[in-house]
Amino acid sequence: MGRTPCCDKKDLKKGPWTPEEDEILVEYIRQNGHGSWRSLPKLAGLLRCGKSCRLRWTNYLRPDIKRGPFTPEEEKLVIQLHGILGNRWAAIAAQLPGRTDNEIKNLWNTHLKKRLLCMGLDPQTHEPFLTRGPMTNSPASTVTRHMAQWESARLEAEARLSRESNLFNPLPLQKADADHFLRLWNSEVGESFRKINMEMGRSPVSPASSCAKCESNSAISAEMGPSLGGSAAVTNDGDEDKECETYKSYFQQMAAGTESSGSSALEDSSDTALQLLLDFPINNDISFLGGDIDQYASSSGLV
DNA sequence: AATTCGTCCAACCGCTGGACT
DNA sequence: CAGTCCAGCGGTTGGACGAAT
Repeated sequence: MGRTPCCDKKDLKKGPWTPEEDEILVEYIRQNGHGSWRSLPKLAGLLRCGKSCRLRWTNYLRPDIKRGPFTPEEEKLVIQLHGILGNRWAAIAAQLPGRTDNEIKNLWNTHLKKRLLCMGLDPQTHEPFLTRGPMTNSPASTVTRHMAQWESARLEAEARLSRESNLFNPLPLQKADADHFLRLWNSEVGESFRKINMEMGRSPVSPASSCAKCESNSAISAEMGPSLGGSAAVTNDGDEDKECETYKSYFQQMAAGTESSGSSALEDSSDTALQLLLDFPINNDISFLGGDIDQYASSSGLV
């Protein structure tokens, strides 16, 4: 398209920001707001491009930024949201007040991705490597995954609309465990999961029942919640290898323990992906459905 | 003590899509 | 409608730092 560069790169400073530059930027925005990022550096007297200023502000200087390590709850939420939204860091960050997309992206790339790998889960699809069967990468599972993405987007929009119109009546708080994903399961996409299973000659799976392998994985994912929740070995600065070993051994235990459950071997990884999400203890973490969680939660009866 | 290696994270780069002309 | 501008986004990089050798 032949665009001009965002700024004249000559004579512009790059690299780490100095405290003086930070101060100038903060002071300028405090007094004038950021206005046009493109013109800001000139107006503020900074030898930076507007993009650099914006990034510095949004990722570091903004007063509402939450500093410090991620809490286990935040990590858990990031994993859950990533399972639904994929690498849409900004969308994920929108659900974690005070956290930036950059921060979450870094957290994912340095900790959480590794954690899923250790558990035998593909960090991109959240599907287990270990249950790879004939369905893996099949058009059916790809289509289903895309459908799930579409469906989650649709639900998101639906939730937002319902919030705005406030049409629903609040439901009792006891429905806290009424997992949001059950709605997904009960919608067209859940239907497609079941249909595909039937077409593949497998017995249909329900959120509450699955094969030995799926059970082991879902048990892990279910356990992962509490583990991430601060017990045992999982800490932000903990030994990653130890962490990895913990998951591995847990996985082995669970795999051994569920062998006797004896249900037919179902090797559909797409079901397992859903299972992972279904089994994940969500608690009140449905905030990804929009900004005002309380309103949505009460209106949809999820809290 | 010096060097190497791995991890973390701030910052940059390039692309995309909406707004504007 | 096409061209341009701009903010925002996700991927990637590179320097700082600590641990291991």
